[in-house]
Amino acid sequence: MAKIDDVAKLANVSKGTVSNVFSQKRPTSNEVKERVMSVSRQLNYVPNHIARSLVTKRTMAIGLTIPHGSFFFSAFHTQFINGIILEASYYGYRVLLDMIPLQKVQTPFLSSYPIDGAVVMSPTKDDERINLMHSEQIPFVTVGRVMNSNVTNAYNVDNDNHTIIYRICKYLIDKGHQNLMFLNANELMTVSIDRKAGFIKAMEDHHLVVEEHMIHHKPDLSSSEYMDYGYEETINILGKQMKNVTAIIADDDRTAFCVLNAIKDLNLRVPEDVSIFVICGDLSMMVQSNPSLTSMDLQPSELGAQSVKLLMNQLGVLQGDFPGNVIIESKIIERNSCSTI
Amino acid sequence: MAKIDDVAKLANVSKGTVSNVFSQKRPTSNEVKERVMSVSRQLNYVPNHIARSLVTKRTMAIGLTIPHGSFFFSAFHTQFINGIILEASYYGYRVLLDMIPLQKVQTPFLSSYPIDGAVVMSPTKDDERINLMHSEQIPFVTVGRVMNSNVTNAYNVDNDNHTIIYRICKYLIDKGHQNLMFLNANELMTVSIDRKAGFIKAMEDHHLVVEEHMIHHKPDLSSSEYMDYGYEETINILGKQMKNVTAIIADDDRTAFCVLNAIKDLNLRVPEDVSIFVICGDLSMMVQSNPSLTSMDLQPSELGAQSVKLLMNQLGVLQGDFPGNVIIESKIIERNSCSTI
DNA sequence: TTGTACGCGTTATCAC
DNA sequence: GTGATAACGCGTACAA
Repeated sequence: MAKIDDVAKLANVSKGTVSNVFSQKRPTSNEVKERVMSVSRQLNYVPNHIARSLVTKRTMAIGLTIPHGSFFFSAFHTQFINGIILEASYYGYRVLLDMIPLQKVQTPFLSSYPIDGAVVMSPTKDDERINLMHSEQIPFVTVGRVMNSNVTNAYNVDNDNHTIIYRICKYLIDKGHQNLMFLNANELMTVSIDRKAGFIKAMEDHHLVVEEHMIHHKPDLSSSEYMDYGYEETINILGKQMKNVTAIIADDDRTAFCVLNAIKDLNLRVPEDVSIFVICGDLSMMVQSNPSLTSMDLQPSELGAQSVKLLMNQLGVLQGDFPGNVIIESKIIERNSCSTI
Repeated sequence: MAKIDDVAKLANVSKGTVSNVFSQKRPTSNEVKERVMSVSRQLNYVPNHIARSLVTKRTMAIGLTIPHGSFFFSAFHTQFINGIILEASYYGYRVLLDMIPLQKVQTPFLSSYPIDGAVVMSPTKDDERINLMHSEQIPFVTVGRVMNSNVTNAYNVDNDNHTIIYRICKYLIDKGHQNLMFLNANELMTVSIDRKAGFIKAMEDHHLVVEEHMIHHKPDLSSSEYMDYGYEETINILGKQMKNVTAIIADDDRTAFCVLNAIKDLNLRVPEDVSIFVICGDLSMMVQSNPSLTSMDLQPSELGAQSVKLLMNQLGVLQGDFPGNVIIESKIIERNSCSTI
């Protein structure tokens, strides 16, 4: 591999000049520029990323911290990641997939982290990954609200989860539904905490009693029930005639499909017998479903893009005065899975 | 940030000794080891990853080369990536998401590649990304067959696509279907080339004529029709009564859902009127579908894991004599979407 | 505008 | 088993 010295020698210039030609941090004459580039091509030279990082103290990579374990991306995550990559590459940054255990952080790091910053997905209450980022002084942005006692002023991008679930409930209640079942996200996630609160508030405001069968939480990623979440719950609750649930709010597309399947097995129809509302559904998939599913567009791609913007701002790559908390708009997209009673 | 010199000085040892304690490449006395670790904790020292890379010439990261553009992960990709990450982390490697344009490679790189090797997804015929890897001397493994004239002896992991489609056709033909429609992957992908050949061979062996309406190719990722692939095709072909298609082979789960939707709009039933067979479906999703879909298990997770193993072998991390081409087993999983005529 | 000496933090290679 | 020193390849002051 050709080094900068080789190019400098052959092009009859100094190392510094070659460096300037590539980094473009200082102007160089066109003549010299041409000569250097020509020699570089000839020698197959490209600046060494590692050596450059050593002195610039930038790796030009950000970490995408995803839940550890046999993780599963729903369509929501997919589009979210898409947004991250596109935005990061816009600033010349690469994305490093990073799996830090969610529960207990491993023993001390063997070496420093080769990233300039990180986007932390699905934060939990007292998330140890966030504590880690904090103590390691790694700039980070979370997607979802931070609930770590010792970490304050963390940058984050989020939907307004409290309002989201409130609006969904209102939407259904306005259609005459009084007995809702909410298939919430995993209990540890901060989003699920906010959504639960929003659900309860909506019930109270409409003078409805929150019963035990109304709120469920997605099992742990490692659980065998994870993939089926929504099926058993639907069978159990709707199977018992005394619990007259008429509408189900599903956390994501996978959950929604499981619910659909359970409803079919119970010989019920959507939306005639039961209505379904999906929160984080892949929009195109919702249309292809049968019936098409009414859902809340959370703009996952935008969520990803904005989180990168905030991170770039912290890294000094993107100038400007940015707010610490960005709320991404969401809106209800009506399709054919919710009926009026 | 504490440096190795600081630790060495405070622990009354040399830089080299501190290095040895951390890298464990040479034995050190327990007494010294304790002292060094104690001081390191005190100073909050961790070895600098970049500086280490500069001399070891290893970044401990591999690239995952995914198609560029507004890409979309199907469930297949998701599980594939899962396999990659899990296996890579086993060897202490991280995964860098890498989006190199599929069609035309950008102008010369601004700097060298900060990865030790790469896994290239979805290779196309004369894939420029592969030419790039080849010319840049980056060790790589493709997932799918390589069809680049100048690149020979490339390591790759794959399913036996020719046989896969042959077996699917035979399975359907044995059930009495004579008029199949095959919704193939994108025309550029080498997998689609192999599968097309397998389809034609199966038809010939069973003395069936391959008609134009039988083989379709997924539109480009950038196309607006990408997300709907399967819908229009089904409407068009099954809508015309003269084309008496009785079974459809769908490339992936998304395509299958679009087909299901079209069939519903045509007031036909699965599997009574039309049978559906899915190739790369997320297994758990196939079960939740209605009806559950008969599919081919391609073991995407295993595909990912094996590709990393092959890469690690090239990198010298994993010892042993590995074959250049690994074929991952696949098997038909019967569910309720294919009927006997 | 261009050339030079030095620093970045670590590992490898010798001596001891 | 441990200590000193030379790379590793590039960026950046500072001098010319």
